[in-house]
Amino acid sequence: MGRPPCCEKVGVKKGPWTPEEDIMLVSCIQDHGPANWRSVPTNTGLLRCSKSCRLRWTNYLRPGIKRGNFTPQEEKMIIHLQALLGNRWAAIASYLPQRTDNDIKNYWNTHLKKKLHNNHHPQQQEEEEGGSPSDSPTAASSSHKHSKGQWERRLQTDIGLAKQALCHALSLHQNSSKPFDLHHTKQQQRQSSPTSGSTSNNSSGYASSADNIARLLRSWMKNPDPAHSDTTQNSKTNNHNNNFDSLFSFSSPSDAGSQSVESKPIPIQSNDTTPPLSLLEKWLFDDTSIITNTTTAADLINMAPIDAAVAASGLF
DNA sequence: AAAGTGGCCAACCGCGTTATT
DNA sequence: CAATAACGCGGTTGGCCACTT
Repeated sequence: MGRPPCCEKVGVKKGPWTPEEDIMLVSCIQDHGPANWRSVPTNTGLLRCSKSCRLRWTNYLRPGIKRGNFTPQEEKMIIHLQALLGNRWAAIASYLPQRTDNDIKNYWNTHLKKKLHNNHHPQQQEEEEGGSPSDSPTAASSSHKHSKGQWERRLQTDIGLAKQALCHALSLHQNSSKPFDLHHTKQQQRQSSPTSGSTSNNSSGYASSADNIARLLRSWMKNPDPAHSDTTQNSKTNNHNNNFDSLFSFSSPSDAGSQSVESKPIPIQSNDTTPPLSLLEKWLFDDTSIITNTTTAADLINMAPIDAAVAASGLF
């Protein structure tokens, strides 16, 4: 009955990924695409469960991921969207295609919460800390929580995501066909952040996953000793600069936007096209636009995905 | 210079939903 | 239709690193 197990539970490795494992995973995904995670451990020989592989890919290795410092615009978007959607990080991440939900979640927990603490009075601070995730809205959403149930809010956003997916599907007629993946859909919506490509100067040194992998490969080729191969360490300390830039067709950081897995169906963004500000973005970037009533919030929820889709359609 | 402390983030865990047999 | 596992998401944690004392 049912499906066969994805992987043996015994002998599964946990903990930080090594560059070798990253390379094996990327190589596998290049060959088979980011689908059917169940088969990934088998195909790669990795002693990781499929779940771990998927997580590693979506949060770290996937092309188009921007790492490092968040821009003020991104901050504002996160703050506004969190107020609107609650801790639905995946939904929030859909508006920041270059950021992973995990990244946004971490940034919220480590930076933005504190920032808001400093700006809010004590009552709100307590609410933010004490409330459960899904019903811990900030002032904006709490103001209309009685008139608009959480389930309804969620439904509305899910409908929005469905619309985005539809938009993506329709856009495939004009694009090369790709296996559908929500993250890819997200990427294609608005792949031209004003700051994309510029974050390579940041402290983390990660502008994109192509860059990530190139760095991993460089450091690994220089020092294949597993004892030195902890990814976390490398990601923060390695700045080697030899000529091992493009194994697996990954290009150098400078052209990461045009990049990456050449032969495989991984959507690539164009870094030099900047879509016009959507209505949503205008609202998000406008500090003075606070949701004051149910109608406004509902309108925004209804408008946003369509608006985002319209903005996204300009990219295809 | 060493020890202590807190911040940050990658990865894991658990749960709800979806897909497959 | 039921059982089971995969998938996806949000919450939590462990460990590294930087800063402070």
